[in-house]
Amino acid sequence: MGSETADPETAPPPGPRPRPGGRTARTRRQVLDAVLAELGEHGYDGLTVEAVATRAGVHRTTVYRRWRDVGGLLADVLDAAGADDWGPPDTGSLEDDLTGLNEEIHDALTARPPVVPALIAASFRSPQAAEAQRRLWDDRYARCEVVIERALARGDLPAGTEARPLLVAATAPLYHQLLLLGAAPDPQLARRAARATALAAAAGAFTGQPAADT
Amino acid sequence: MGSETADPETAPPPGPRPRPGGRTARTRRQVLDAVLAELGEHGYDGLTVEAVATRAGVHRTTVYRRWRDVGGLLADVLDAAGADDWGPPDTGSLEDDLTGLNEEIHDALTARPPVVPALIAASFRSPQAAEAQRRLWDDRYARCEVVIERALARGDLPAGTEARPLLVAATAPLYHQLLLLGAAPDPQLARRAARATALAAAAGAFTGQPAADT
DNA sequence: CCACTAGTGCGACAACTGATGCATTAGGAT
DNA sequence: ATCCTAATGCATCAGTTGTCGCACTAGTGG
Repeated sequence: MGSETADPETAPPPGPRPRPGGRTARTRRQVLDAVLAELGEHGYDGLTVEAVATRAGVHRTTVYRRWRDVGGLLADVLDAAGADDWGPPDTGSLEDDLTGLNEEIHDALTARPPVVPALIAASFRSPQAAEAQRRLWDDRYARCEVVIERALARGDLPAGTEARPLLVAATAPLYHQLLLLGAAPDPQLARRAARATALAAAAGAFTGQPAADT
Repeated sequence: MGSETADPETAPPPGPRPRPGGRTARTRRQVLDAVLAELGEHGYDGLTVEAVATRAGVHRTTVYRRWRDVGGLLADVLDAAGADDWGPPDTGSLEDDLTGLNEEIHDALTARPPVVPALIAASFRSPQAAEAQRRLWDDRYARCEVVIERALARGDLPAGTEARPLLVAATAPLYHQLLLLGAAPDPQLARRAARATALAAAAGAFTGQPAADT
């Protein structure tokens, strides 16, 4: 895995690459930028290989050969998006950390042009892109686990509280409301979901061993 | 609205229908059944008008004329799916009601063939289908509000608790885990989400006026 | 500077999608 | 029973999508 992630800037994603020349990297950059631009303008439906190639200034054949289809393009974009140094907020309070996290999600899902929703929606069209999307989310949630660890260290959460279910419970309403239910942007949504989850967590809702309710 | 929803059995969905003859209704039934079957077999991608028409035993042109495109087909299927007498469980306990509701969602999202996930995913491809999906969910959540009303009447929830945010918080983790994150079916998921939400609700997390926490 | 070859551009081609005009069938009314 | 017409079947056609063979450009190493 060491030499695999050597340089995120010049590493071509698919297949063997015996020649990481300057042109290859340049072409990739142009194509991936074109994908994001097309996604923002025409949405999930309008993402055609033809338009991407034209905007990128390359030939259709090149795109088909290197990425095979639209799913390959999206998977590459998603993998590139995950290669950053993002980290969750650190405010000293679980509810505030979750609120900040949710506000980022809220902004991403309601930004114009709607690139993120288009990316998520388009991922349904390709198993390959869906896999990449899943990897990205899994990585993001893993980075967020430190938020729960800090809260545990402060004694704000009962011992045995599991990070993943808590994080999913806190963030899921954002995706559900804005992505699936098509609700209008709501500035209070982020805090409400964060507060509800923090309350439930403090009450022991996310401990592996339930507090015996029968 | 009265004559609009006269008979869900023989009512053709799109446009004017000066002749609700037996053949028209029969064709619609065959086509809608074919859509569900194709959706289950080939998923969101494999849903072509060609295959639907062939399976339904009608000509492609007929499908194109009456439903225009795949989005129209899905919208009609979704509208037909909402015309039932479904209601939420009534167990006498908020947590158990929510758990039962979540178990239905869990089963729907993990059933084989995966018709419901395919239907939701495919709705991203068409604004018309997305609108129909949104209507269906809105109707379902409206029917579920009685669960919160009963809990309020029992005194299990603080006054001012809002039904919609509570229901969304309870059900969103199911959709998020099973649909977006692609997690494996988990029998405990339904109850865990229901319990967390019930705990948060009892603590006043879903009242319009927050309980003053600063 | 020169040879080698991965990567790209280019054109043509097959397959598929969706649209249109006309003939035929079948439901509804006199 | 018979006519009227909405709904369907049928053949055809234009536009688009994805593939293939060939020639050329541009990194890479000598």
